[in-house]
Amino acid sequence: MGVVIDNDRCSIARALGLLGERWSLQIVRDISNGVRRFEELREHLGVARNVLSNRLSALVDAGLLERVAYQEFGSRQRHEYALTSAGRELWPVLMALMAWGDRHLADGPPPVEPEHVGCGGKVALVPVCEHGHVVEAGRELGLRLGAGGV
Amino acid sequence: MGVVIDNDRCSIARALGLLGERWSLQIVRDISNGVRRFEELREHLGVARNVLSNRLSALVDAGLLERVAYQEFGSRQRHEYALTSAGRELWPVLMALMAWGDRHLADGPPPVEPEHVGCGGKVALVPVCEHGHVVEAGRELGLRLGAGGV
DNA sequence: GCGCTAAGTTCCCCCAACGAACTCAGCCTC
DNA sequence: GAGGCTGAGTTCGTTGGGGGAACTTAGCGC
Repeated sequence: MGVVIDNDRCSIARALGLLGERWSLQIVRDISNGVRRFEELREHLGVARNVLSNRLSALVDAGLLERVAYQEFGSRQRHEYALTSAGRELWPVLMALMAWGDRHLADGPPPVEPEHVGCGGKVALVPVCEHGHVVEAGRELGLRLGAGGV
Repeated sequence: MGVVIDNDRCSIARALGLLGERWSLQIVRDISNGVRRFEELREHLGVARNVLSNRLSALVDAGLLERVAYQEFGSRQRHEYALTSAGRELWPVLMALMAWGDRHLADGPPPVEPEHVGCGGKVALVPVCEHGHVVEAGRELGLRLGAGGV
């Protein structure tokens, strides 16, 4: 069954090499929600300073975040963190995780929901093929070897 | 800006409490690709036995996997691992991670691609609202407090 | 110069991951 | 029915990363 490839060539494995621990994706989530500064992140996440410092550096090095200077009146110049386009493109991962957590780990109704700004409808991720067909996950979604296949 | 809630009520944080390390999602991926047995998983992932054992137990306890008995001819009865429906429903997370990794971490064309079985078209995740509108991620996708909001 | 603050860095402790070796259960052969 | 084989773990000692707390640094206002 299934299409099995070398693990170290798998994009999921690579992505998890960078994002596969407890904090990175939460940092990305917080930054995309406007929590941008070291102290805010530390407090909101409850993560140790040194760990946060390490994660932020790793994410900057990996090109997901960039340091941006800012200066509040009466304070020295500091910097906060902003998502790069690579970081912003993690939104489907966050959305999928949120939907799954809402469904399987929640102890009540979901605290936040993705919405279609303008029409206000709830948003879900739907698999659609390049010919515009909506793909049914259970039966119609498969894997094939791609151009970089074995 | 953004909608920020208590971190321990966030479904992303909860999901990462369970899945937020290097192996869990790779195990789910492998099992959904037909790599179901302890020794196969260990070899394909290159993970230490005790760690794999811990992960598998945690995932079984969390209801993502179940142990299924099997017996090969001439061998004693053993068991392998199968996804429960909760485990199967992680496919959007895996798909999103794979797409992101293909785009941002790959050193060549993607080794495997999701396809629409039958029509053969490449499949992508598209955010769609409950009224059927395709939502543009950059501008039209927002968050609102849900029923379980603060 | 002094104190304040955000953003780190350093220190030490501890747990979780790691590889290697060992165990265990049932089947087969001899 | 003893001994070997195999898959699926468990145990053990070591190492690396996460955790908290204390310290450092740079610039601002006083």
